[in-house]
Amino acid sequence: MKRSFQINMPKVETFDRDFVVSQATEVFHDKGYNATSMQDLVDATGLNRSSIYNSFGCKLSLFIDCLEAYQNKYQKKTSNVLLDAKNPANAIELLFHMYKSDMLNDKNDRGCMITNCKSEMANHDKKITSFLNLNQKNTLEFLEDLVERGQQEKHINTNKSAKEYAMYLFSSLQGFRMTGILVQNEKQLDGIIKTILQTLI
Amino acid sequence: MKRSFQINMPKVETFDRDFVVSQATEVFHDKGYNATSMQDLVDATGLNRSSIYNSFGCKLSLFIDCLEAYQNKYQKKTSNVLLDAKNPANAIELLFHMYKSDMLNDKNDRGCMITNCKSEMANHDKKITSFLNLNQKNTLEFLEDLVERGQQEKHINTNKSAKEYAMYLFSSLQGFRMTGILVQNEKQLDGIIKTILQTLI
DNA sequence: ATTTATTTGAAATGAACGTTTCAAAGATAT
DNA sequence: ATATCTTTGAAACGTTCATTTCAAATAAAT
Repeated sequence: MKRSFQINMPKVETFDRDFVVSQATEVFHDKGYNATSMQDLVDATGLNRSSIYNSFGCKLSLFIDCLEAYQNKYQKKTSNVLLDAKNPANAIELLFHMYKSDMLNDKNDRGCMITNCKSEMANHDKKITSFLNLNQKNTLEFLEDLVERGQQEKHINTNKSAKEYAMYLFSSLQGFRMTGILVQNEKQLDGIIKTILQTLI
Repeated sequence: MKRSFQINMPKVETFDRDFVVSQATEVFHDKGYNATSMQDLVDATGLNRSSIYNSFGCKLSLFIDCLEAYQNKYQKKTSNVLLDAKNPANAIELLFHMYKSDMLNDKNDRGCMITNCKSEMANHDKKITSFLNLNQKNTLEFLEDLVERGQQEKHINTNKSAKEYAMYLFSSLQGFRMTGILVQNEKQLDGIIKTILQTLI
């Protein structure tokens, strides 16, 4: 179906957009937003400066693309983890252990990219703050749903509401990810997870 | 008592060093290390560029001075809180509420400066990483001592060792401070604190 | 008052920053 | 092959960066 006012097709993007974003994400995750220079991104992606600006706008909008890619990556990882879970309570446990694995696999863990972004940029940039608020809202809803189903199945107690437990887990998850930056001892991390979860049982 | 080889005394620093550091700390806490420029520090302290370099070395060493000042400030705050505590378990609770107050008093909370520094710089700069490791060690020892005394007084259960609970509280504290950046609802924050602590009782 | 040693202010340093420019290269449809 | 429109590469843009320089101001001891 050709449109009459569209005469010719231009040269098309030759690079793999998702791959470029994933390369940029590595740098941003490792160094943070402000410590990452445009030169770092040129080096990491192999793209030319002008191609980056052409395809991604400015440094900040590329960063937001990377945040979204990082978010999606962990949403997929999470989905896969949920498939292996015996029940919602077990799903929450597996979730913590998934993060633990990532922490231990990176020799120099840099924590959660989204948590780092919150620490670095929340309440400073409007778009970033919106992203973070939406991410928080979605995470809380996801956890609340999980807790609620766990309570229905009697694997999680009803001492507190699903909403309250979701907020507690959200906070605990951030603390766990922060702690993992300097604590690389698996037994200690396991201990934290167990203690976090024992209040739900 | 004059020393024979010390002939004359030089002009002395005219500014209040602690005040300058506290002004610089405000900026570093608000913007983070990388987003803070030397010009920001000149503006905030009222000192001349060369005076800053003369008295504090480079940007990084001034930052470390600020981290230490921030640490000391909270150590003093903590000591005062401990005086009001009925028992060690209550002391831990008051500690969380102290952080909650700080979070709610800052309209745009920027979290814990030390946690932010970990997020931004851990495993990148050697001196910073040393500072963070020492801060972690001291915090863990402090919490462990508190938990141990709470257990002796039967206000905290002995399901887990004081060391394990200390690590759990350390992790929870960081998560709580991160959460407070975007959650400014006091009831929700109170809920998190209660849930964190109920596992110890 | 003079000497001594330091702080101070203003300007300058060179490097790095994010972003723009623009001619050349290239891919598609005619 | 030609026309069309985008991507690409290299260079340059003006700004801002952390840091240095150095003469002038200053305070204490002689």
